Amino acid sequence: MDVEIHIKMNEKLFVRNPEQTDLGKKIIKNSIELIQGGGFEAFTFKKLAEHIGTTEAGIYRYFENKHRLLIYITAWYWSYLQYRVVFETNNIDDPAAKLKKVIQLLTSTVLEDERVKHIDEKLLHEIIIAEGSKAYLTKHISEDNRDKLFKPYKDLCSVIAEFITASNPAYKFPHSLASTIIEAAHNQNFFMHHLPSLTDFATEKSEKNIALFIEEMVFNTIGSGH
Amino acid sequence: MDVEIHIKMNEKLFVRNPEQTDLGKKIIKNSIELIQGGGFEAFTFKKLAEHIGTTEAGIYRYFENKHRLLIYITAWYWSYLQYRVVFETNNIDDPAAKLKKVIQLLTSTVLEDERVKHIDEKLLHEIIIAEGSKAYLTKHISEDNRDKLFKPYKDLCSVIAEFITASNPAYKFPHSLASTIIEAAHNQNFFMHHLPSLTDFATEKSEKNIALFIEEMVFNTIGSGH
DNA sequence: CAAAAAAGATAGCTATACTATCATTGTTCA
DNA sequence: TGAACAATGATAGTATAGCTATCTTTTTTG
Repeated sequence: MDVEIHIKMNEKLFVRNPEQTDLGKKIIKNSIELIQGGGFEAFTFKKLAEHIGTTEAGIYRYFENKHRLLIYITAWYWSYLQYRVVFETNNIDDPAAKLKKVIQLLTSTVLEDERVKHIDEKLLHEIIIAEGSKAYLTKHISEDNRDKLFKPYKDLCSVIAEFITASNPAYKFPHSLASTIIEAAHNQNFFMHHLPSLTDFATEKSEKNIALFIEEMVFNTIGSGH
Repeated sequence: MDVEIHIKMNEKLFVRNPEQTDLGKKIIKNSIELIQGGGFEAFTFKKLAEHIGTTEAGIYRYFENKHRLLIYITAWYWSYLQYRVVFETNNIDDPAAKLKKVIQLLTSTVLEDERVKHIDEKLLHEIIIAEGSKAYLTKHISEDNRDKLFKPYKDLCSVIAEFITASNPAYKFPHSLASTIIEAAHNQNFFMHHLPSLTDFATEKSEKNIALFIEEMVFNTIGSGH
């Protein structure tokens, strides 16, 4: 099977659609590498342009500024993850099993996906962990939210909240629990590697332990066997 | 009673101790106001200097750069919160009651504390919610951590983890649960105000609901009655 | 009151975050 | 095939951010 998966992105995220040209795809690919490698603060359009072999002005034709680019790649990640969640939980009936699957997807490093050639999912996952919250922690969040830039995150949260409700219709905080486990999956990963005393995973730095911790928390919280 | 509480800060956090001079205290006070008002990205030493009526060079005599200043004020906040936690849980024997107290302190807006005149705790709390994680989400976290800049956060986490262990000595992830509830307290507050569909508090935007959500999560997770 | 510490005043330098303009190359479709 | 247009390249320029240096004036203190 030779499928290419393509995620349609909100038009407000870019000036010119990067998926439609060669340069555009290079911008995405290389910005992921540079942001992961040097951090978002040190990342500039000038460095990106030099790295690609184009000019600063060339990048600005695709993205208004580097923050929009960050929102773009995070939005892409959330859309992609939602796709994987829907795909992988399809045909599973037991809501608890669906939730387990979700937690596994949230906590585990993404494998290289052959279906998207210009995006390195592993690096992107690391960006989400270390820089993801910077996409929304700004003073212009209201405008960005009005433009629906965070819709993919919200949609993923909704899907997870539905699984929670399916597991226990009486549970009162499905959305808060969903957003909490999404954030915890990334926080605990970051802490495990950089501030290990904030976790219980210092000795065995494994993503499996994070999944175990979150699973136990979720199933005890909603009061469903696991 | 006329006590002044004074928190001794890690010397690596500053060039010259801001607590010891008038200008230093003005820098703290006004940077809290400016960061809260305009966000950390838009905050500059030049604006701060003009706001205070001093010069940019004057600020650099106290702080190496604006990021160190952010770490300073977040570290102060965590130390202050730990002080309050220790104070308010003193003489409580029931570990579950201690945990409830902690959750209340983590989720509620800080009251104006007369004992610290140059710090507006309410504004500081808002900074922690909106900018706090930017203090550690950097590429130089290892060096900063080696300099013990995040010790106050870790200490608070330890204290909470101890309450969790006291509640249920068999629970395996006290530190992870502690850091998760600290982060959740702030995330849920931020989401409630700015991305309400990520929470279940859209109709009644009250901090009490966040506390309720976290309490239920914690006590079900560690399996102790509440 | 002399010495030292702190603050003020000013200058300057490099990098970042953009915007503008014009030339070149590649594509398409009448 | 060639005119029109889209995409890219090349270059320049502006404002602000981030930081360092130096010298003078004021304030503190032993």
